[in-house]
Amino acid sequence: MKGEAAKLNETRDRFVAQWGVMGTQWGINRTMAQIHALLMTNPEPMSTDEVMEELHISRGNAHTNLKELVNWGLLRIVTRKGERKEYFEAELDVWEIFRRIVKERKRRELDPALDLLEDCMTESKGMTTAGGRAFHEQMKSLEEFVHFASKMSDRVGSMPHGKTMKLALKLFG
Amino acid sequence: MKGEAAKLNETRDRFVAQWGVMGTQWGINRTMAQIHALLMTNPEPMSTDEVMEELHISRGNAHTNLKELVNWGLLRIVTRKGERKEYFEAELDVWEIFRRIVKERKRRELDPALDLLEDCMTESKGMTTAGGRAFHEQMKSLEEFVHFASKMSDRVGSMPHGKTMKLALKLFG
DNA sequence: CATCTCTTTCAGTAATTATCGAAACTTCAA
DNA sequence: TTGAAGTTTCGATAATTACTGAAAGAGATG
Repeated sequence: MKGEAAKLNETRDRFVAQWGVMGTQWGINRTMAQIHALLMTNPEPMSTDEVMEELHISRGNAHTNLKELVNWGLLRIVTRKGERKEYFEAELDVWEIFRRIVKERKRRELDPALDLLEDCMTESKGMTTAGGRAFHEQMKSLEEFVHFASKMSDRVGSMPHGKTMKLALKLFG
Repeated sequence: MKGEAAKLNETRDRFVAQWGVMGTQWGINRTMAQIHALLMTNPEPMSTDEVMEELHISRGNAHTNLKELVNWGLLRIVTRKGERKEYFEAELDVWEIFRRIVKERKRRELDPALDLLEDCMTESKGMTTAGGRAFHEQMKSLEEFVHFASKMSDRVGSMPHGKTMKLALKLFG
């Protein structure tokens, strides 16, 4: 009969491994997703060396991805008194995780698209041929939509948890 | 002085090229995003050969990505009477584009995560150690959130065009 | 049933992205 | 200072993903 501790380890390992696989499908790299999963399910903050050992990865890889997760706001750096080493702990609140991801993705995905669309709209403004006008209209529709999505992201990012959920339910419930 | 047609071509080429670059940042490949941009801004449906020529890509590449876009529901295959060749035309309605993307991403990203989380929840149910309980709670929180997101996606997918957008715009200004 | 037109597949190659491992750098304390 | 402990960088390599080009397949038509 398997002990609870053993079963927990096993389940957790599976979670970490699979979360990594999924990460690759969401466009983030495997290691980053694995580290995130590892830290979300570790009761204590972990050091770079502990992460390296747990996932069997190199120091460079661990370092790069830990720092990237800190940039995303998904991990915090913590220190222990009297120690120089840095430890990392995960944000555990799911709404907060969601907000950080929304914010980062907006910055990376929506903002550049908006710039491009605005530019194409301006360039094609006042065109008189059928093709030119159709192009302008399409750019305008896309711009309006992305602009809308962008605004929504901002709102989500600056809204207290419960409220966001209520609003979402109101819109879609 | 540049003619309107020349300027349109130039702007459109820039749109296609940049949309491609952005595609890579959204986790879809450059060619797929470029083809999508090309067809969204082409007044007529295009054949595989026309796409190949316009983007300077191979037949295999064009074929694969056209079919992938059809799978996503972002392109339709159309035929001309008396011709055997297939032509492709883009869905132009932004709300419809959004719905197709949401639906596809839910299937690829949310559903597998849900399976994993449900499984981890079940496995850790009833654990008694502090670590086991914490793990179970974290899995539960994540599961609840992803489940909620999944439901939201379904709602979006079955909502009439424009209606939600208008309501949301009203609420968000 | 031979051939023409168009579509699909796929093995090989190119391009991109992730990872390693070691060296360089930084900081602190003896 | 010097060295120990820890962090960061980076060139080389591995792994993954995208693309090509050619060949095979699938219908239609005479």
